[in-house]
Amino acid sequence: MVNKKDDNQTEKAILEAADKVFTQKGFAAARMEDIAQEAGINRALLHYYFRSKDKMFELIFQQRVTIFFSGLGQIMQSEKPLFEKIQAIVEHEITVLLAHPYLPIFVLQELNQNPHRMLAIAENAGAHPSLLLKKFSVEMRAEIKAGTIRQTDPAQLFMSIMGMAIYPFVARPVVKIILEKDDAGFESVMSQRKKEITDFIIHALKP
Amino acid sequence: MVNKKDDNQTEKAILEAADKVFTQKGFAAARMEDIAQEAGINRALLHYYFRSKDKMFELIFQQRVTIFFSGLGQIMQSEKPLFEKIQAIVEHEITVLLAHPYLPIFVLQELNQNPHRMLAIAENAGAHPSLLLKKFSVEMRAEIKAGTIRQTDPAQLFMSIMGMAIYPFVARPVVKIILEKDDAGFESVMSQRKKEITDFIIHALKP
DNA sequence: ACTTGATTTAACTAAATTGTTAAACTGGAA
DNA sequence: TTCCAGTTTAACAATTTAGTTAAATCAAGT
Repeated sequence: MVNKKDDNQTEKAILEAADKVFTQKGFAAARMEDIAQEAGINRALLHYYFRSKDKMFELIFQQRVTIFFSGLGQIMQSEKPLFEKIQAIVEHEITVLLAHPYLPIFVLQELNQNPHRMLAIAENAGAHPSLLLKKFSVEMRAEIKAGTIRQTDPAQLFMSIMGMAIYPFVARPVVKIILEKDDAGFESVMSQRKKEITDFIIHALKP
Repeated sequence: MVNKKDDNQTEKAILEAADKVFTQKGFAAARMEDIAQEAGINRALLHYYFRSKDKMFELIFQQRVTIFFSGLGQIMQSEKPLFEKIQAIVEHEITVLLAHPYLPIFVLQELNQNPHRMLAIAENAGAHPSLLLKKFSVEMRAEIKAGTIRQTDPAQLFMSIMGMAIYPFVARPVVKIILEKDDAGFESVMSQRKKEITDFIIHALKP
């Protein structure tokens, strides 16, 4: 019962195409026709595989959110010492976003338009998102008490880490022009940035 | 020749409504009907004042981009000493975004979908965006030579400043859930954040 | 009372878009 | 060869949306 384009090759092609189109244009501006063309098929077959635009979008969005958030939780809950943990977060985020440049603007834009989705995702993830900072906070308090880092609010630090790592991808077109870089140049800058951010944070935390 | 709703009150109401709807939903998802309702009028009157959706959007977008970028350039070119300049940037950005929370996600989303717009804006602004970092870089090199700050790439520092200040607004729904804050709580955290970021950066730059 | 410009109402056109359907085609499997 | 699931084609319905228009209404100024 194998097909001419064997097995689920087509389904995969559709999902990839949907991913690309939704991610680049957002839900509202994405057209089923765009996805069909990108996948090299026609609209009819799109509906043959996935009933509706909404259904497809939910699939893609779930996947994208997972990529965007999944790795982070594990690192946050790991047993690494604080500085290593921070380094791991930064490197993980930038590595992921170098592979998926339009991921954050897409996810964040859709979340801003439908903030309730965040709750659904949170439940799905098992742990409540407010727990994300729990361990991190405890570890920071210990270091502060030990005098190894300055008095710093963990929530504020966390926002700084995320902002430094993720924001340039969100503001990519602006950054490219201000720094006068093409895509390759931008990626190169972001690669260097892994070490840059980590050093920056460690210095900022020093007493 | 005064109208029942005197003078250009209606035009203003429409512009405000358009601003709100476009900013919250983005161009593609925004409906003329939404704008009309928000302005308390009907679609016909919308077209009576502004010919088309595109025309309205261009107006709003230009305004929004100006708010987003205009203040920054002046601060960057000012004669303030480096640390004061950094402080001014941070406070300016957070103050503006507290007044216009959905500004960055809107502008950045639309810029990502139409990066060429950035060039048009750049030309409009008079100075080329690549000049933004020129003076800042010179000042940093001087401080580095004088030994007052660590060796640091100005471009990297600039991205960090912007990221720390702007990103929480872009990721607002995520931040609110992780920090367990409502809108008021979020704003309070962002207010504190002005000082938090400035201190953080100054410590990070110390040799 | 008359005029005038803003505004509403309601209908309409035109286009785009999602989703459906039936019929034909295709290439490998039984 | 026959069968079958995947695929294409082409047409279609239903809905949404932008934009237009003509007539009626309204609120003020003259």
